[in-house]
Amino acid sequence: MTENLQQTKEILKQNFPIFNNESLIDRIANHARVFKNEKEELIVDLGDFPKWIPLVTKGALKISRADSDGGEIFLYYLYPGQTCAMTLNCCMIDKPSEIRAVAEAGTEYIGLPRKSLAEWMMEFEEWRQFTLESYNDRYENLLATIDAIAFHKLDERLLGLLQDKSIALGSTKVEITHKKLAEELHSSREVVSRLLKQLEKVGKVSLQRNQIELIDF
DNA sequence: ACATTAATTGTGT
DNA sequence: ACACAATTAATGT
Repeated sequence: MTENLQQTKEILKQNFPIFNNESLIDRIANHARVFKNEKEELIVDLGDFPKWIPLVTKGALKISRADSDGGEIFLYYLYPGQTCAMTLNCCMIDKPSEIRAVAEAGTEYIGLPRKSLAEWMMEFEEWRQFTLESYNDRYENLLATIDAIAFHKLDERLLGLLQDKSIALGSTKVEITHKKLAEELHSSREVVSRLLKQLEKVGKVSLQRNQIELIDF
């Protein structure tokens, strides 16, 4: 048990250097629960009241949202050292989740109990800083997305999405169809196929059936 | 091994 | 966006 606790602290220090405060790390480690996901797993669904705030330590969480026609729209990935701003928000003001979080295979995260957050917020400058930075990251990301949509930079969005997926899967080879990519970007399959062709021409990707390989990035 | 079908990708309009 | 062709994978016989 004690060695588990030590281990948790080590993982925390490695992935969240911002928590540079022994008593905060102690408190987190003492209340945390470590989650490991062997395969793809649903962590939070729409409408859930999340009990745990995830601090990602390995792999990636895929955050998405339902759109008006029941489709699913990808929002962003969370990588080690990050947490879910949306879930934080839900927990603070006690409302159901508007997003869905799915863990990629092999993802690990430390779950923090919902009720501790308000306390820590008051008590630890480091924690306050961390949550505010999380919100800020998301906000910047949102602005960048709006920019890309407003200026019709679909090619950039496509490449960005592929790079995201590549990082999340820890491989330069992404197994996905053009159709699925088009759905995530809310575009049509033909447009995505043609853009991919262009990206292949300029040597950014290599195309196989059901698989896209990212080159030199 | 071969034929049949289904799914994915490519192209022209 | 739509229609259709071409290619490749999956399945049955």
